[in-house]
Amino acid sequence: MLDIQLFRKDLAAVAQRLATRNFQLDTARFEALEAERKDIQTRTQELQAKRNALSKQIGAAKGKGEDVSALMAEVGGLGDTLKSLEERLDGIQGELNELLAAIPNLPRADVPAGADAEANVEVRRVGTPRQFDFAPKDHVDLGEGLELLDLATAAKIASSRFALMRGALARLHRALAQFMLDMHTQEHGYEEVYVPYLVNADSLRGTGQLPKFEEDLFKLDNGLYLIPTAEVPVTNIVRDEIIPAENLPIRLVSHTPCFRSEAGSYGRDTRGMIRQHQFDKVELVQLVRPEDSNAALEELTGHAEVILQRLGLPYRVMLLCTGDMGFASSKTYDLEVWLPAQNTYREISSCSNFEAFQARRMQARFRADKGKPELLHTINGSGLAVGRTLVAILENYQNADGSVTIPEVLRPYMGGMEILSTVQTG
RNA sequence: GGAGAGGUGGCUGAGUGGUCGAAAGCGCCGGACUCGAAAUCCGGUGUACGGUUCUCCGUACCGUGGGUUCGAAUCCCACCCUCUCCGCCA
Repeated sequence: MLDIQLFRKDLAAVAQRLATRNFQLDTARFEALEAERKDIQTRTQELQAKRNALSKQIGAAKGKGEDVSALMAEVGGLGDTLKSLEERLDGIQGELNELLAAIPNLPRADVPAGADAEANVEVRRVGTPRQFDFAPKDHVDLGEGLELLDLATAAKIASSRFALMRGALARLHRALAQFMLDMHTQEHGYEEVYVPYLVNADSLRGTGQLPKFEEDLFKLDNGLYLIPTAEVPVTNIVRDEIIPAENLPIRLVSHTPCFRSEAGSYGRDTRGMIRQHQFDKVELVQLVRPEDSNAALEELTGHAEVILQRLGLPYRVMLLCTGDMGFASSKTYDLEVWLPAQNTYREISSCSNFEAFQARRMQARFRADKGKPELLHTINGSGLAVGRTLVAILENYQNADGSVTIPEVLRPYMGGMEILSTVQTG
């Protein structure tokens, strides 16, 4: 949510900045609502003040045993007017909030303008894609060839877009998550947190998934939702809290499953594990002072990159343009890993600075000694998406015979295993 | 799932219809005392919104949402949460 003062101060400028991210602000509607709000709020408060004063007089008069019928008559007429005014005020403020809650964040000044992913800017490229002297297979052929990946059975158990992994592949998946957690907790200074995988609507509203993106979520019949990312439960830890400034920054990491309905993406990435209803992710979250958030985004992105570097996976860093950023973000870097079978880079992490956008929705604040509470800034990023990292390892580390070499750094987590092959025992 | 108790300011905790945004204590801030500190004493110390403007004024907020009333922290209804005991269970 953006600060409403921004809209009051310079509506045209805000609308213009929002337009760069393909959002058309209905300025006429805002102005009308705001004018009505001001008028009704003023009148309501005046009447309330009058009623309060008269009621106090009644109390005082009764205490002295005086006759209060005149006062009662005077205040009696206020009731209905006041009630209808209060209802209208509630209605208008509700409308304003709804309008505000559906407006995306403003892009930072250093975000390139552009309508879609075509305008994203490559910031750097790390590692060189391996040259194969055979035709590289994709992760489905590799996993199924090794009899360690079974998408058909997953579809039988649940539906399409779920995976079943067995033996050494299931272990490799677990090893990846462990490796990532160990890196972030031991080398990057994050505290590991274990969080609920179901969250309420207030939490989703806080991080920006609601009210606009309900169709992407799985909702349970008790009103809770499956988390689409650990960002939701982890960031909401500070919802409605005032953090002492000396406790900032707070760096948290959590490994969770993520659930996405993938509504509206039926034709995309239908093959394999790239786009699933359920996938694991290690998520990095930072809660920082406003003046630190820009540097924190760079730092956090670097922490995610280290995972790719240690795994020896080629990748590039993309700075998303205004039109391609997520709803709540003011600046986003995507990390894209090289997938040989697709002969392209694919998103494996998204790191964003939300500035005060989520904090304002969550009322997540900090207090510098003696000062007023102030909204903090939130940053998060995948460090990394585990399923897609597994895909990248299978494809980048495959051998001509269909086996897959296990990256060095993961071997300690695999009981020393060096290769996934059909002759290997899981 | 059953029975009971309870949700009040940073914390503890009083308050069962009328100057209650809320006693008291603790904590914190400022001052006095002191060479300094402790103790003691005095004063201050919530959040948001609106108006006015750097000074105030108003409104709302005592788990949440409704209701009764001229007036609700206080009465009524619904819901949420916490605690204790029992049952069940990883």
